[in-house]
Amino acid sequence: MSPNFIHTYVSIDCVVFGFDEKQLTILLVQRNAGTGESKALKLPGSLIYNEEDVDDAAQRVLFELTGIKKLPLKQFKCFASPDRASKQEDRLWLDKAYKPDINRLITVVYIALCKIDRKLTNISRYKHSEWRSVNSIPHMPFDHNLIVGESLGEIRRWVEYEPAIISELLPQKFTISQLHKLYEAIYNRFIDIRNFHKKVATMPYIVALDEKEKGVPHRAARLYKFNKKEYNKLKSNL
Amino acid sequence: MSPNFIHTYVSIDCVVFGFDEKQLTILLVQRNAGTGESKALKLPGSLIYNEEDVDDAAQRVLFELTGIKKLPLKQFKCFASPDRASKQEDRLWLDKAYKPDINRLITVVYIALCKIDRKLTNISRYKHSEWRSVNSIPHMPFDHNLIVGESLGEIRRWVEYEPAIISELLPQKFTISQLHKLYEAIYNRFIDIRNFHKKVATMPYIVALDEKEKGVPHRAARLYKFNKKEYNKLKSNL
DNA sequence: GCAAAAGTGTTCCGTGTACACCCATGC
DNA sequence: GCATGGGTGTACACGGAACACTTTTGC
Repeated sequence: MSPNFIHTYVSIDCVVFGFDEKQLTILLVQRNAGTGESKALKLPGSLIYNEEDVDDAAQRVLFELTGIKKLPLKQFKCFASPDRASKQEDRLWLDKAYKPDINRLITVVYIALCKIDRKLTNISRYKHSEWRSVNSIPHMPFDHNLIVGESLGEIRRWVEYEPAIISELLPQKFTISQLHKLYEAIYNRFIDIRNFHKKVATMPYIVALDEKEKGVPHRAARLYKFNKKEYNKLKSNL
Repeated sequence: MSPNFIHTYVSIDCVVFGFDEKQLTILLVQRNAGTGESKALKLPGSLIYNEEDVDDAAQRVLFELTGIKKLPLKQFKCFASPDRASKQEDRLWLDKAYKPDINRLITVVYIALCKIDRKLTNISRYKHSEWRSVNSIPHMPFDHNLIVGESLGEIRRWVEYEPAIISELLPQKFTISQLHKLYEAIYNRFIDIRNFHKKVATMPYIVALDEKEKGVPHRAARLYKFNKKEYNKLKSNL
């Protein structure tokens, strides 16, 4: 057998999307190598364990990060450029965080969705996590900026063939206005509100409630909820 | 550092699609562990090298298999279930083909396209390769049957957001009828031929030639070709 | 009464779909 | 002349896109 076959660690990284009623956001964590000299934000991630599937590793990372057992998530892509972990600062961090024999790192990226208003109970080794608007992502280690860029295209494709997932970014009860802004944020373009109302009216799985929002300094909007049964019924008819 | 992090080999596997004028086909190879007692067909693949990106590994495998330097290809998904290589027969084969310390295998699957009439010059260690209709895929080792099943959905999505790639499965000059049958094979449903003609007429990148097919025992069909420039022009207008 | 956001209809166009017959050619 | 596949047109339904004003409520 050729000795040249790679024998390596494999990690997963998660791009956790949220929505702050104006913009798409991503949950980033602070690198912590014990000493704390590096405050750079990065994508949450981890090496995977011996007996662990990559999907399970992603769920584990998300649980450690948020305290939520099952977030909706989807494998996106494997990033494996030989030099993705070759920057000096990144190697130093790997040495400290893990051990000094990691010469290369292959990562499988997951896209996950999380309602931004959920109370996150950080169970993990992360000192700090924060939501950042996709328009103000800082410079990050490894190829994490590249990954985030490609993920924005991927979440759009995801919504297209599985529109239901969009409800994972909204509260249980939401207004048309919130849904509208979320669509605009994901597609990154203006959507006419009248046409949008009509479109929502044709979706049997978005159901109006006999309830209005409260405490707003203007006319209160009607609340809606997502109906999973109706959605599945519709989907199975295709 | 936890000793429990996986430290493993990583492979790539390729689902190479072709089209035999009737059905979608996939190029499979024969397992060869030297002794040749196992004749099972499988997806072509390889462990990846130390300094090799996964994309490059896929191109390498395809070159070794077909003699073609650059086939159109696309990363599909990483398969990493802890027991995907745990069947007795698969472990035995791994032992022989590589070495006996592989306890688990993570693979990154690529989808590639290849005109089925290209002369393939098998440069590699594969004894034998053959095109199999997607409707008669044999039982294969590891999770290769699962992978093929999921790939059929993926090639459909690929065609949807990058229609140009469909021409990679046809000869340079092709008839509407061939294109029609290919669409029917990929979407696995009947497509009305008159509507299809109209649709093709609206695609500026499918251009009619002043040429007809020859040697057919019936009215000869007009030939068409794919125009990459027109396609790119159209795409950049979005 | 005014600021702020909610909610509502019509018209037009392009695309998808259903559907059936004549044409050219080789044998 | 007949078998085989090639090539063509119309009518309808539907969904997307453009476009502006009235309503409700809190302050």
